[in-house]
Amino acid sequence: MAIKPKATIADVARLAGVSTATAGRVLGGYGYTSGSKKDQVMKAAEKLGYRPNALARSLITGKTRTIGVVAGDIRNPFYAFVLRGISNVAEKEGFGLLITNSDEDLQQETRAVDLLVEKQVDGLIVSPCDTRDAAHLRALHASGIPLVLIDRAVEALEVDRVGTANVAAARDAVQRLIQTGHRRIGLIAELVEEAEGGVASFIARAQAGEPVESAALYPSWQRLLGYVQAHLVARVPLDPALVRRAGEYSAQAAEHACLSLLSAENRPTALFTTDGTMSEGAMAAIAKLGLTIPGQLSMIGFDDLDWMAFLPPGITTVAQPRMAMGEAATRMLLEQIAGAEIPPRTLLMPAQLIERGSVGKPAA
Amino acid sequence: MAIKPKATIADVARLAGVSTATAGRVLGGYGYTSGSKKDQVMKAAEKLGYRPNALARSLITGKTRTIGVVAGDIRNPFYAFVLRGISNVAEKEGFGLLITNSDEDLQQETRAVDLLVEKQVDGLIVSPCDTRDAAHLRALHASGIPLVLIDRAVEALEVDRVGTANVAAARDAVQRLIQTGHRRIGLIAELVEEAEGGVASFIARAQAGEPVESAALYPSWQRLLGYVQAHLVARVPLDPALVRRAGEYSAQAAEHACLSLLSAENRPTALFTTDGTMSEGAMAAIAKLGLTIPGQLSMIGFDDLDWMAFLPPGITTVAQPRMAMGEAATRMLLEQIAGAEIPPRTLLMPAQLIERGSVGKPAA
DNA sequence: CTGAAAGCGCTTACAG
DNA sequence: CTGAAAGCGCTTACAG
Repeated sequence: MAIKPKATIADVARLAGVSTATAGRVLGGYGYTSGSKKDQVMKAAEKLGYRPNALARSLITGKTRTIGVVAGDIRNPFYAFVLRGISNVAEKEGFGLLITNSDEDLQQETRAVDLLVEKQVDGLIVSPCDTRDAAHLRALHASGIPLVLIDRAVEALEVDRVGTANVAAARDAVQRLIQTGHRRIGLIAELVEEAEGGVASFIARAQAGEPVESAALYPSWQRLLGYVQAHLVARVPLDPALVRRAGEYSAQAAEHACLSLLSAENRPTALFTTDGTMSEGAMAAIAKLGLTIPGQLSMIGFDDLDWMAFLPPGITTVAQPRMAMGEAATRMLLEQIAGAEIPPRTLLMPAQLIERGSVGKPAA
Repeated sequence: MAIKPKATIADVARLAGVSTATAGRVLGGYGYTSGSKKDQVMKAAEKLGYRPNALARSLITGKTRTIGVVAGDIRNPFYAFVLRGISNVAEKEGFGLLITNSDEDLQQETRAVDLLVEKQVDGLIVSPCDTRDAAHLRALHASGIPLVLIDRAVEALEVDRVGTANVAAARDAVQRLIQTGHRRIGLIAELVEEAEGGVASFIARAQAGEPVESAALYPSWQRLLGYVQAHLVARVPLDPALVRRAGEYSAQAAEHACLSLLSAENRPTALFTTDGTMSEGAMAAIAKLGLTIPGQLSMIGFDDLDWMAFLPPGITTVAQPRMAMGEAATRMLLEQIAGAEIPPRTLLMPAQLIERGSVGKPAA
């Protein structure tokens, strides 16, 4: 295990018989150097196995070519795919990726941001766990560090953001169910933070056409809004009892909510779920109840999870462009890092309804 | 967006009326300082909003408190869970995590390692894509950088490693199938790199009891070995035609191999798959063929994927302790980083057979 | 085009 | 316990 002492620029310069400045210029690829000196330096560097120390460079330039990400939980396929998108463009541009999980917990998110800032990342991509309580993100932005939000927005924090066009995505899905003849459509949604007055009040306001500020809404609330709008547009009466709140980000909670919804009398003929985790929980409930799809229940899920393609009869679902979202967010961040003075952009990407076999006419 | 200039230790020291050395001592938490000076420094730091610059510290100490990981593909649940395990202990110990994907490509893996080394990570965890061709890893280890391998080993590279006890895991699963009465058990395995002489020769050698060097084998070959051993122990004749090679790490390839296996005459009564991706592809093939489980076909999968729990009748599967593997690997790495002089360890973690409803008696 | 010098923001011996 | 000084490995003006 001979640990070879690392060669520095000074070592290379000495061997090449030039100044450290010159050695630095050729090794670092900046400034001008004559061909002959360049050769000497390169040869010396090779001989010594010189490897640049990015730390020293970063200390001077103030740039680390590293971006920090705080995701909810890397195990969740949504984040895993977003992360891969981020990684794709970061890697292509030679940026490193410092990844953290918040577990959707504000304290952990704050600690994660602190860690990333301390490590001097050039910018951050964060999926904020709270759409209001985000002092750490406001401070971050105020300090001038490039920041882009993903999936969720933060109230009164004007920064670059990429998300899914949730309202439209949900509206389209529910519309498809209505078109197929469904009139009683169940909804299983996360809806963690209670909106003012709760779900019933939210639905009432949305139905009354009251302007619901949808930008800073959590995605599941936005999707609920799309669900309401689809009913409104089609003039289909909406039974609030069909809207079930899981209240937390877990398949178990979704399964529980779904079991209760589908066991109630006068159960819905179709079901819409507002994210991958809800879809998974709903699927578990449906399997437990032994309901056939689409015979006894039609269904449209959210996010294109692996099993949706092969679980008979194939689950129709709303696919978010997860990787593309990560890629877009990273490009925005890189533009900020490059110093572009761009007013805050909001990029809402369209989801795609992938039609498979889980939607049929309601049982007569 | 007033970008406040960041306060340095010198700024704090000036305001507190002490030397930078003293300010550094209290802010950095090293050395001794009297209570009164400590207070002055803390107050000044607070007032200036001082945030340490980890870069400068690292340049001196030679430690970045960052570990680098090269995974195959973060989108794959196997890696996602391993990564989460790594993140768990890294976060607890205050280490940052630089994550890269190799896409199981040697060139990308090499570039990833280079990037991580340049960024001066304190150590690396890598899931090597090639068990022999790994000059970059050998060089890495020779240079004394802490390294731990995960999931796969590298021939003649003695370093800490954590993996699954693959041979035993596969043997147990196949044994369960044999116990239940199955005599024709299909195998869908990745088996990317052809072993010497191919699958048939490998099986023959394993059957002959020839010592097959199993440590540096790819996991899927190890699992094939367990499959052979289970037959051997139970004295059940093994039909090599039932062993199908996907040849690449994709669900499509697995589906294709499985379709061909299950459409052949005299098809197996049970199926074993050697990883999550193979399980997914096999499931797609089974669904396409409309085979009932376990009525027409029994099955044991690998890795506990979400859908295995709710896809009727519940898929019996071999669950690798993915998160625990990531956690163990990180603890090993941290020990190396802490300077422990430990001879290379190989930690093989047991997989768990999770019994659900997909194994039944073979159709009479 | 090239070199001597200063400096990025810290930590580390070394005196006192 | 505290400070002056040197230095980590680079890059950056500034002369020449």
